[in-house]
Parts: sequence; structure tokens; C-alpha cells
Amino acid sequence: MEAAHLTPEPAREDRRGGRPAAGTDPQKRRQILEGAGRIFSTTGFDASSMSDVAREARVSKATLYVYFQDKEHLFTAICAERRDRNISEILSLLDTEKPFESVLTEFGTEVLTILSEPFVVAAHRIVIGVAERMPEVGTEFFERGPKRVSAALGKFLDHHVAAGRLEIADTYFAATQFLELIQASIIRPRLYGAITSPPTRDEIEKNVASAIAIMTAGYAPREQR
Amino acid sequence: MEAAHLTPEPAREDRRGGRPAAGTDPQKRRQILEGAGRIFSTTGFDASSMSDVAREARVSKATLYVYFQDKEHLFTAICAERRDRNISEILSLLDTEKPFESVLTEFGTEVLTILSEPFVVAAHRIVIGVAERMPEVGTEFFERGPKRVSAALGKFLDHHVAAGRLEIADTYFAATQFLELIQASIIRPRLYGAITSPPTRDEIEKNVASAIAIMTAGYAPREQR
DNA sequence: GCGGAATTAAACCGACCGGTTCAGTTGATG
DNA sequence: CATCAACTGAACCGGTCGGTTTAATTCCGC
Repeated sequence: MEAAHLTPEPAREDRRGGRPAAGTDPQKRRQILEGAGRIFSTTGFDASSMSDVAREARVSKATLYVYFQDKEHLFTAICAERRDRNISEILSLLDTEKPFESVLTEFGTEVLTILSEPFVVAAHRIVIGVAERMPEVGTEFFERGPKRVSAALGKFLDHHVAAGRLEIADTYFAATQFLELIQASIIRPRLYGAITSPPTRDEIEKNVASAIAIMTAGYAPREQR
Repeated sequence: MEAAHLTPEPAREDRRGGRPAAGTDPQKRRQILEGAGRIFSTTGFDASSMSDVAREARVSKATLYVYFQDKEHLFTAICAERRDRNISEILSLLDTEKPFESVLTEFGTEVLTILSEPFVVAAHRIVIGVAERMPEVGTEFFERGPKRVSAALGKFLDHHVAAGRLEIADTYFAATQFLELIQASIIRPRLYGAITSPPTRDEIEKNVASAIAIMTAGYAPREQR
């Protein structure tokens, strides 16, 4: 039963240089992840069968189970990869050396753009949907995703509070406020399927600009109010 | 096959006053809705079986299918009932005659309190989770729920814009901003299961107060800025 | 306490699920 | 070109699902 799962991490060195050990070919792994991503994101978690995934990824079901222990692990692997890619891109924008408002604008625009991608919307839907039954999936996703972004933005705000540009008691909280604000009228309707296509660049920029205006007014240093 | 579904709406008048016609006893209907609510909200949609529901509601599976056409209709019926109850309660608070800030405080507090109820969180999770596969469920939920609240709040804001207390170009949009703001740090983590218990009254009031402060600053009439 | 309708419990259906197995094919290596 | 492991395809397993059927039972107005 466990034979397939506990692939005993075949030491790279005793592989004869040529063909990758079973379940270790990175190219095939990507092939599976991408196929599975398409299936999961269009069908949801429960309604996607591993047979569907195998077909879409052009891989036999047997191979699927060599690369991934089970359906849940396959799904979390997909999430992890996409999430880490997106998050690092987002966080790199929070440069405290550059002008405050322009950084915030770029940052907000990027966050909102990524959150609007169909795949990302689908992933959020799935994770939220299974959170009741599979809490670890939900918490891990949240903590390695949204929470990290909020924390990083909080630190960024700290810097500008210290510089006197803002007056914020709880910068982490303010960060979550900003991140909620930019999503207004855009993300929620998409989550529920009331809107089916991503917002235009204009809508995104308008949302971000409005959020920045409101936050800077609301958290302006006391002497400026 | 359809016999059970197309219960030909037995005209009330030719029922002999006594026992309710099959599938029409409101007490039994409630009994089913409540049992099903408990099952769905703790197990999710896909993972709940109709047999589980029947057991929890202390009703036979056959009866279940006399009262509700299928699993989806049962679920949407639950949503509809709860939603309509909650929404009408919320909207009744938007009294334009009472003081602006206190109404907004009460309103925001009530919205946030309801959104934090375990059952409501579970319902949102489910609807979002199935939105990809069952778009009608998601859109109906959104439009008869969040959208109505935003619209009503928008109208409320209109009134106070006219009174010169605020300066808002798009009040519907501002309403969605306010509704997102009050949820900051509270609702999202719960949706993902990173927080498992409802917020305290203090947290709620703090969130609402902060949201109001930010919004009034951000949308203050120009001469006050 | 009879008659008829609502309800029940349980068996049943076909479909499909996640996951496993295995005989056979492929393809790089030496 | 022989070898050997990775991979394939399809059958297969036990289990569960949504939904239906049926025969027995409960309930209630008369």
C-alpha cells in the first residue's frame, strides 16, 4: 500500500545520470501540475476526478500516484507553487526607498491584477470551499499567502509612519484594511461568479487610487487633519 | 421519475383542512431545513450526503425528496431563508432620519456580527466553493445578498451626500468599500479557517469605528479637507 | 375504529469515486 | 542490441453517492 508513496528518496548519486528516478522527473511533474491546475480550476476540487486529471495531463493514473501521494497533496502542491511565485513578485515591489504613493500604487495594482486572474480566483474558491473539511489546507494557504502580504505591507507602512508621513497605531491592521479596500466591487462579485471576467486595467487603477486616497486621508498625521 | 417532483401543487382548498398534503407541512419543512443546515454547515456541500441529512433531520430519505427536488434545491432553500431573514434585519437599520454616524455604527456592527456567525461563514464557504460549477447558485446568492446590502447602503449615503455631510461621486462603490473595510482582519481569516471562532464584540466595534473614521475622512466634503 | 393519505425504513439502482495492480511498452544506457 | 527501470492502459477494488421504489406503518378526519 505504501510502496508507491514512500518512494525512498532515491539518492541522486546512485541514479545512473540518465533517466530520472520514478516520480522525480521535473518536466513530468510540471506537466502533471499544469494539467491538474486546468482541471481543478475549471471543475473544483470534489468534482474533479483523478482520472480527469490524468487524461488532461496526458499521464497514466498510475504515474500520477507515483508523483503525488493523493488528490489532496496534488492540489496543495499546485497552490504552493503558484502562490510562492506570485507572492515573491508582489513583495519585491515594497521598496521603502522609492516614493510612498507610487510604490503603493504599483503594489496595489499588482495585487489586484493577480487576485483577478481566473486561476487565482478558482484557487481561492477551492481553498475556501474545502476549508471546513480540510482546515490545514485553508490555514496554510492563508498564512503563506494573504497573511504574508499583509505583514509585509505592515512593515512597509511602519517605515512611513516613522518618517512622519502617516499616523497609524496598528500597521498590520491598516495593511489588511488597504488590501480589503482595493478589492471593493471587484473581487467579491467574481468569487461568487456574479462577474466572470477580470477587471480592466482602468478599473483596477481606479480602485487602487481610491483606496490610497481614502487611506492617506484616514491615516494622515494629526497636524494635517 | 418526475412524479415526486411535480407534486401538482395540491390546491389548498381541496385539502380537507386536516393533514397537510404531501410535502407541504411547514413544520416538517422547517425540521428538514434545520437538520440540513447543520449537516451542510459542518460538512460542506459535496461531502454531505442526503442520507446524512435525512438522519440529522429525523426524516426518511423518501420524505426528503418529497419536500425538496434534489440536493441543490435543498441547499439553495436553506440559503434563501437565512439570507432573507438576515438581510431584512440589516436593511431596517438604515434610517436616514437618525444621526448619520450612529446609524452607520449600528449598521456596520450588525453586518459584521451576522457575517461572523458560524453558520453564515459556512454558507459563504459553500456558495463560493460551488460557484465555479453552479454559477446560478453563486450569482443568486450574491445578488440577493451582498449586492442588496451595498445598494441599500449606497442609497443611504446618497441621502447624506445630498445633506452635505459627505462628498461621494459613486455611492454604490463607496458602500462596497465600507463593507469591505469593516471586515478587515476578521472575515477573511475565518473564511480560510485561520480563525475558528467569532470575533468579540470589542473587535467588531473597533473595526466598525475605524472604518467609519477612515471613510468620513476620505469622503469628507472638500471644504473640510 | 375504518379508510386513505403521509411517512417510514430499507433495500436497491446505476454511476462514479479514489486508489491499486499488473502485464506490457517505451526508451535511454551501457 | 540487451537490459532494466519508468511509464502506460485498462481492469479492478471497495465504497459511496444521489435518487427511487416498495411494503409496512403511522396518523387523522370521519
